[in-house]
Amino acid sequence: MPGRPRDERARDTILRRAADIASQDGLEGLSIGRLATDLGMSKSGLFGYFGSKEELQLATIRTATGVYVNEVVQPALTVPPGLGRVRRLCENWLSYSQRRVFPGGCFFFAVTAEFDARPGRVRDAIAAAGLDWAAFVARAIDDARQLGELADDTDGDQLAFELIAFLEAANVTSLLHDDANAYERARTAIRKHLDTAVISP
Amino acid sequence: MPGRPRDERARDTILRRAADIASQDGLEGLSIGRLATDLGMSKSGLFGYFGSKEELQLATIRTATGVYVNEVVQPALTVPPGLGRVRRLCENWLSYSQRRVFPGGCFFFAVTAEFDARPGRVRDAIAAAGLDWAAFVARAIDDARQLGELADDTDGDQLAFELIAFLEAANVTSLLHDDANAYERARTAIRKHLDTAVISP
DNA sequence: CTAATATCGGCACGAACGTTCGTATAAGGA
DNA sequence: TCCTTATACGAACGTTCGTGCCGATATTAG
Repeated sequence: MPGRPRDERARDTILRRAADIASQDGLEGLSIGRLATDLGMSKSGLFGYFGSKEELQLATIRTATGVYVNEVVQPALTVPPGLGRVRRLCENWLSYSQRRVFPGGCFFFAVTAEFDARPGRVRDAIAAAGLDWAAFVARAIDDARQLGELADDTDGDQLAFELIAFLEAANVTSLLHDDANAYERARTAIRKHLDTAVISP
Repeated sequence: MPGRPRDERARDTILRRAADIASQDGLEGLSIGRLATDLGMSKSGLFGYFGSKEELQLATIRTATGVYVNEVVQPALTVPPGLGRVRRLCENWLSYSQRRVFPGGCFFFAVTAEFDARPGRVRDAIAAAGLDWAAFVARAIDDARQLGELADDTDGDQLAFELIAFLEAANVTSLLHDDANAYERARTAIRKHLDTAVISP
C-alpha cells in the first residue's frame, strides 16, 4: 500500500488549492486531473495521497475547516465572552467572506448547497461542521445573556439562526451580483437586530 | 436543422424533470444521458430539443421560474397590497420550500450557489431571476409603507434582504439537517422582524 | 398513393472522468 | 555495494460526458 504518510507539506498545498477550487466549482467540480495540472504534478501521483475522490473531498473539508477556524473563530476568542464577542464573530465572518479568503466566497456555503440534498459521508461531514458553527454562535450568545448584556428571554439558537442568515445572504448576494454593499446591508441588519435584543432601559 | 418546434408537451415534461434533478444535483450534475434514461428516451432524441447543454440549462431555469411564480408570486397577488401581502409572500415561499415542490428544496438556492462564482449566460440568467425576486419583495414592502402599515423610514431593499435571508436559511437548514422546525424558526424571525417595523403606537 | 418533411433512435466520436498498474528514481540500511 | 522501501510518474483501463451524423419512422401535402 503506497503512500500513507508522504510529504505533509505537499499534502497541505494540494488541499489548500483544492479548497480554493471547490469554493468556486464545488467538490464535484473539483477534478483530480485539473487539480494535478494546476499544481504541476501527475494525476496518479496526486491520487496516491488520498486513494479515492471521496477521501480527497473529505480531506478538503478538513483543511477548509482549519482555515475557517483560523479566520473566523480563533480571532474572536481574543475578546472576552459577551456581546462584544458575538459582534466580533459576525464581523470576522463578513471579513472572511469579503476578503475572499476562498475565491468563491465562503467554502462551506458553496459545498453545503451542493450536498444538502444527497446522502453520503461528504454531506455528513459538511452537516457536522455546520452544526458546530451554529452551536458555537449560540453559545457565544448565551454567554452574553448570562452576563446580563442580552435580555433574559433571548433564545440563543433562534438568534444564531438569524445572524447566520444575514451572513450567508451577504455572501451570496455579493457573489451573484458583484454587490459589495451587500456586506453593509448585513452589518446594518446585525446591528439593528442585536440592538433590539440588548438590555437598554 | 432538425427539431425547432417539436412536441411542446414533451418538452415541458423534460424540463420539469430537469428542474427536479437540478434542484438536487445542480445544473452541472444534470446530465443529458441520465435525464434521457429517466424519461425513457434516447440521448440524441432529447438532445435535439435543445441543441446544447447550456441551452438545456437555460430552458430549465425558465421552467423553474414558471413554477416559482405559480407557487410563490401569483397566490400572493390575490391578497391586496400591504403588509398582508408581504406576510403572504414569505409564507408562500416557506410552504414552497417545505412541501418540496422541487425535491432538492428551492431550485434557485441550489443553482445560485452553484453558479455564483462562474461567469456565463447561465449565471446571468440566475442573477436576473434573483434580482427580479428581490425587487418584487422590496416593492411589496414599499407598498405597505405607503399604505401607512410600516414606519416611514422603512428601507424596502434592506428589509427585503433580511426577510429573504430568513427564507433561504430555513431552506438550507431544513435540507442539511432534516430539521423541519427550521421553518418555524424562520416564521418566528419574520414575525418578530415585521412587528418591529410595523406602525404600532 | 406517393412524395416530401419533420422527428427521433442507434451509433460513434473525442475528451475527460476516477482508478489501477507497472516502472523509474531516490534514499537508507545491511 | 546491493537490496529494500517509499514515492511519483506515464500509460492505460472502463465509463460517462456532450455532441454530430445517418437512417428509420411517422406525419402531412399534393
